[in-house]
Amino acid sequence: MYADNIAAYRRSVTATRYHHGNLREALADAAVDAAREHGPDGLAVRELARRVGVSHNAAYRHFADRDALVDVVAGRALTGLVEAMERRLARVDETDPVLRARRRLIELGAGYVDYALAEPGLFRVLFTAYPEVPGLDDKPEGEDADPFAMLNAALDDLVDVGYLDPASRPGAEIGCWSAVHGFAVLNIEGPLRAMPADEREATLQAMLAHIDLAYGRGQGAERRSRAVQGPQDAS
Amino acid sequence: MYADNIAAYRRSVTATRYHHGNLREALADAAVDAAREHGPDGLAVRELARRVGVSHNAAYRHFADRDALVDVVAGRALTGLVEAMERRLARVDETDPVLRARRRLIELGAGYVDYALAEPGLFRVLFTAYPEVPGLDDKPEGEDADPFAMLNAALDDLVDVGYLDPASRPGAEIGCWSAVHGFAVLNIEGPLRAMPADEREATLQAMLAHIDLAYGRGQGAERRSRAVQGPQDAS
DNA sequence: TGCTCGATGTTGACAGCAGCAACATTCACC
DNA sequence: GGTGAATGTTGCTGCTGTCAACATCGAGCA
Repeated sequence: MYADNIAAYRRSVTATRYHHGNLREALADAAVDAAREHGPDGLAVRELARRVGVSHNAAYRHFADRDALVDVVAGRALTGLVEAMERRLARVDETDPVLRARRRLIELGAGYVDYALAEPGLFRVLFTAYPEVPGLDDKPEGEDADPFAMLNAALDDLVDVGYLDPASRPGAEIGCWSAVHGFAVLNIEGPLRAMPADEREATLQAMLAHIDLAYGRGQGAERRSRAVQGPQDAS
Repeated sequence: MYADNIAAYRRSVTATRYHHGNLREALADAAVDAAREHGPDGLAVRELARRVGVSHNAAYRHFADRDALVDVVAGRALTGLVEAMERRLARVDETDPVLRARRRLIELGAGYVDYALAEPGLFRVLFTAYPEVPGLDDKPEGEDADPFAMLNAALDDLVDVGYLDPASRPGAEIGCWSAVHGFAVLNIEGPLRAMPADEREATLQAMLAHIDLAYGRGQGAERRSRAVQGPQDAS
């Protein structure tokens, strides 16, 4: 009938079918773009629908709510973070096992910060939706690569090659993670956001070198036994 | 006239004067309460006005916009953070200058984390509105106590008493800040939010001990000269 | 004493957001 | 070829921040 012809004509002209065909992917892509530009605040369902050229509620056919969309972006950010860390790892060509393990820990941290500085928006989204790290005690992760597992593996290597005192191993992953994460957060959205790039890089390298040395065996071990002890209860 | 009488009656009954009398303070207090409970997201101008019993726009007579209100809360949070750090500092009763300076650095970090864990909502608000740290080069702060200045003072003390190698001093403040800030962030809103309190405390103390040792002089100095070096450019 | 003006508070509007419900279109399969 | 499920749209509610116009009040001046 006539109305159908009009509809068909409009379709042929605008190339806009009623069914988008790939809306879920298109929304996810748009969400990643928005998050890169504006961080978590850029993830507005209606705005994304507008960008993709679809009505404001269509997204809810593919995502339960806004959080589900954020989770998808966080997943992509996680992948990017892992890739950045792996890129750095791959550059380590030391042959000496000890030097190699030490270098790998440093590069892991550098890769983490690399990603945070290169993709601050995605990095921020990632940490609004980061899953709880499981037990810290029960090792069996099984999952595919995640940054925390990579860090643990690097630290275990340091123990295996005899550089890291096994007694210092517990909690080391949290110490390392805290340092690089804090550095990243302070630099991308925090009080250090205006630090010049070269100064930032030098400071990061100094910090990573201190981490390397802090967990070094040898003279450190006996010094560690003389660590200052004092009242340690919380106030 | 009649209307006046009605108004007067309502006033006497509800004890609600047209002019609140202390709206700015009342709003700020309500904002702090809301931030304590729900973090930055709890700071909704309309909701606060509702709580204080005033119309939704009255707040704009006292705060230019929502950000101005957030700044006030951040200011109070900053005060709380400084107090928590000072409380911890005050507990150090070592007499030996070196041990005293080392202990003070550790307590500073512990106080920082204390506050973040005790007031996660306020801590988060603080870091959505934290001012840029000035130059990092030009010392003359002049301002009243702020956490970064306290940290710098503690590190300078460590140099003065001969524990911290002056060559290691530059950037040390960022390394220390990053570690405790990262620890705080990961633990209050991040992947470590479910860690048991006792384990958390032990891990923190281990990290602080490593910071203490990482910046120790002596054997560390020569080891530092042998630090692993490698390509350090960002990808 | 009474008036006036600035400070303070209110009402009403607009726009953007998340999300629910009812309706429309299309596709895939029987 | 028809029918039901999947997908997309329209319209609504209620929340938010913010602007503009109006109302009320208190302090200071005539």
